[in-house]
Amino acid sequence: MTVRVRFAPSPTGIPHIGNSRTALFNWLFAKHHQGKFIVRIEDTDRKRLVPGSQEKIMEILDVLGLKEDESYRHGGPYGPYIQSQRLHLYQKYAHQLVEEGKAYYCFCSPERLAKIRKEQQKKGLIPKYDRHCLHLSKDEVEEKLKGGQKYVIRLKVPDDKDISWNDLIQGKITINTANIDDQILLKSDGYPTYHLAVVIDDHLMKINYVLRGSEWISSTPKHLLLYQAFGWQPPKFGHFPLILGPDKSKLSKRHGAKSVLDYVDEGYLPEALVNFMAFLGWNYEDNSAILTLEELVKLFDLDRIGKSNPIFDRQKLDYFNREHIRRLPLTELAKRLGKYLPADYPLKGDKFNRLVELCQPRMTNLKDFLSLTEFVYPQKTAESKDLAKYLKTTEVREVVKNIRQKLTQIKEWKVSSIKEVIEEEVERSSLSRGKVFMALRIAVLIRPVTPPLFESIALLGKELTLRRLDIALNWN
RNA sequence: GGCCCCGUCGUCUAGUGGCCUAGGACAUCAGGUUUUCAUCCUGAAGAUCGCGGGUUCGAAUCCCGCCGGGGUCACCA
Repeated sequence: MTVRVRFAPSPTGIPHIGNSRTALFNWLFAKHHQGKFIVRIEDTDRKRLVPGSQEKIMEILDVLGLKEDESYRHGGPYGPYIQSQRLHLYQKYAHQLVEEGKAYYCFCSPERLAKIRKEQQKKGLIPKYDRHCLHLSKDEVEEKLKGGQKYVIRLKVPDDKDISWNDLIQGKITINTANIDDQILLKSDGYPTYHLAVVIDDHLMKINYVLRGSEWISSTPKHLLLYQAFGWQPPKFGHFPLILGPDKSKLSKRHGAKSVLDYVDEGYLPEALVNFMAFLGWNYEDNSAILTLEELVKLFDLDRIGKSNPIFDRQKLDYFNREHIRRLPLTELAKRLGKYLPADYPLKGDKFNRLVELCQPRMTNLKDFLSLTEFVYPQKTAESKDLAKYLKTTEVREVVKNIRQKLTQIKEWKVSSIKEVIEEEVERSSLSRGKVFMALRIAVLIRPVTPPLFESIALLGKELTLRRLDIALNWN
């Protein structure tokens, strides 16, 4: 039987990195088993809908390289893949359960529900619906329905029954129905709740593995109850540990949890994010291993997912970013850098490519390129404190002055001739290479941390180099 | 609070009764190479395996209790 998994986000905002990891794990699991990865939009909460988030969700999948096999935009045999377009199904099944006596109409107002909940909490009881409407007679129900009263449909949950399942990740879990309220399946606006919709859709879409975050564990018995009520074969369930923030609480929007898109904007490579997310909860031998999506597909396995909640660690992300940057082919890196560069970036073509090559081993973040190569902007100048630090002695200035003089005479401005001139002058002086090089670095490349000196000076060009040297020499 | 789950270096983790004087990785620190930085190499520090009881010749690994953390208890997903 082919594996069919789904990623079922609700378009109530841009998913954070934890949600995206769920997508990743589902995708990896599907691909590892040559299965299908389905994306279903769960937009049943009309109040929390955020326009545009649906597109962002898909954009994240695209950025990460998680291609779906079925979705609203891709099509597929079990559509539509947006829940708001499947309303008739949920309504049909909900009413079917009512007819079979497995669910019932409830006419209680939200106010009444809030009131009884408050009272129960005051008494220290578990907040649960008091089943007021379960005891309504058939005639009473008919009458209210005819009168056009708003209603919801609730599942009749057994009073005291152990529901258990073998979780693919957590092991055997048992929860007693005494802890479960009579769930609302169909809301008064005609939309289904998550619980009803997810079960119907997973069944209709032939999903056989449900892999999601462990915040869903306590909802699983409700779903199992529903499968039972419908007489359907439930899928296998697996619940991933949750990613925690640095303060050890669940990653959330409120907590400032960022999305994949945010991290990309900040200079992280999608490859690095994938690698990093994969090792959040999952592991394989050496979990500093630099792996591509293809390699992860081969290696991914539910057995190697832990149960405890990992904490998001930015330093580890940086490590993966650095390693993936170094592994990127030069032309590709140059291309990726494009989106971070301002339109007026001075270097283009071969010179730009050469600069990228020089910076590649020095970047942890794509944005590092900007600070590393600040010297290419003609109008930028060195900071006084740096000039003061590296060009303060007259000996140093003397050597720099001599170098300036000799550089003027160079006919063909290239690395070898620049190198020759500088090394000759260092030789002649009594100063160390380091001292002179740093002075030149500050004077010409304007910052203490730059790509290699000769190469950078060559790329900068004669004119600007001499101009900068003059500025430095005249500084006091 | 009820229910469910978890608890090994700062962090990610290996580990399923003896190979553990608890291994690796990221981060940190020190030394070496290097024109800066980064890389690279070498090394150091860092975990009485949450705590307390058992079981056993022997426990990070099994059992019990406690403590700590997280999740969840909506006409949200």
